[in-house]
Amino acid sequence: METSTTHHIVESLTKAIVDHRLLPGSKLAEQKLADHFGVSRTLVRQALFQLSQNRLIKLEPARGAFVAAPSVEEAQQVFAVRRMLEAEMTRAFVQQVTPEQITALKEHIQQEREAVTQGDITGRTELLGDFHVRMAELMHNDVLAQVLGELISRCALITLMYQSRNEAEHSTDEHAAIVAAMEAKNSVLAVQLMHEHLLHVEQSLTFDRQVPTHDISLALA
Amino acid sequence: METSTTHHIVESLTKAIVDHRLLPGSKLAEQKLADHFGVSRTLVRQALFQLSQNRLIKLEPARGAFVAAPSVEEAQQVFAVRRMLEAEMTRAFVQQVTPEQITALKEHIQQEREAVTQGDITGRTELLGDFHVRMAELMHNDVLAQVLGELISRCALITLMYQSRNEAEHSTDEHAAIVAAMEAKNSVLAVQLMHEHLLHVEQSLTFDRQVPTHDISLALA
DNA sequence: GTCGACCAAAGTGTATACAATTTTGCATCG
DNA sequence: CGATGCAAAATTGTATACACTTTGGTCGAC
Repeated sequence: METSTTHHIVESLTKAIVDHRLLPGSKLAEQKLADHFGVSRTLVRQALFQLSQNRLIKLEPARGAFVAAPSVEEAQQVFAVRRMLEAEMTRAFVQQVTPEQITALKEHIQQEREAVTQGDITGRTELLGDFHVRMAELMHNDVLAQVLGELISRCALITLMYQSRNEAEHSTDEHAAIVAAMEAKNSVLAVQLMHEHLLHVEQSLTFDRQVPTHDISLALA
Repeated sequence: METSTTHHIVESLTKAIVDHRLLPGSKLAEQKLADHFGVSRTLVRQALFQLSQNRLIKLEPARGAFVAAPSVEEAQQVFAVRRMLEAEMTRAFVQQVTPEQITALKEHIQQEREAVTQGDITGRTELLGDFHVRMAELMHNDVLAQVLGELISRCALITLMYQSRNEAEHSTDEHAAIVAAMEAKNSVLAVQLMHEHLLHVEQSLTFDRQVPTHDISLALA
């Protein structure tokens, strides 16, 4: 089971949604997607189901698939969870930190800077999120990495929608500060910086820019 | 999309796996399941895919679906994540605790005790896990509740495999102690108790009883 | 007697056909 | 003119058919 064709469809749709080529609320008709990818509806349905598990789309019984529009409340809940989880992750990280791990994180931050300066919006968003996942991986806790990855991708939509270049640069600087604190084995400071960092990212989201929606009841409220 | 028939199949298989009527490594052939449930392979495949996302089964390309055998390492990683997450959750809980929440948790613990005394093994395992999810729900953080639920169900297999009645009673007592500390708004104590509680549960798992496996490479290691 | 190639059986992967439901357009009625 | 009901079109839900891969075994060569 589990082929690479469906995976390709998932990747393709994910990118389209995250790049805002597909707006929240848009309908994803099975036959149209099947025609586009040159496959049968069977594989499209598998892909849609997978995307629904990732919360990128919403499946309504007998009505079809629609690009998800995560609410601000949901994003706030996700960030509350991330603060809980990552504060403790940072603490645990310092306890077992090695020079190699610090080097790896510094290299990652360098990549972030490049993406920011080059104006690569989707790239930078991905990298900014991956920094946190990278920490989990360096701790050799795959489960943690996966849970974090899901949390982050879960609001990729909102993050992308709201994050400006300034905020991106700010995030990178904060990442660097966290790594510096961890390198100095100052776990209290590192935890505090991580906590504040996540608060800042959330803050930047709740400055409500208008989000285009196809949800009628929401649009007229 | 998303029917209730597949949901029924998922529930049925989940129960069978969790009740150990299906042992880890067992093959789940699509046609046999289809015949048993009186549906086509289409619905069975949907259900199997969903179960694979829940980590209850493992899908091997072109080979089929097999009941998962989560490794002890994976269980340990899950518990490491839970300790991180739930320590902070407990702290946050105390900060906004209400009498109603305490009452709700106490009622839940009462249910746990009943299941334990009645020897309802699957029921008690479910309730012991739900205690933690209930806390998240009472905080009105659905995302947290869901993430926790996934973490807990992820190792439902192992937990069930290893948890004895004594350990179950112990868990219930610890739940009660945690609630008492939270009721007293002693967040430091509550966090500490929660942390130790999760360590105890993990400890009880790593006292390796022999787990029957169909995985050859593991069996011969 | 053992190893390897080949064939048959079984099972998964994908496509297509059919059934059920929802949506849409139109006609009819108030 | 707007509301209601009905029927056709479109779309999703389920079953079946067919292709491809894996598996297990037999036969023959060495």
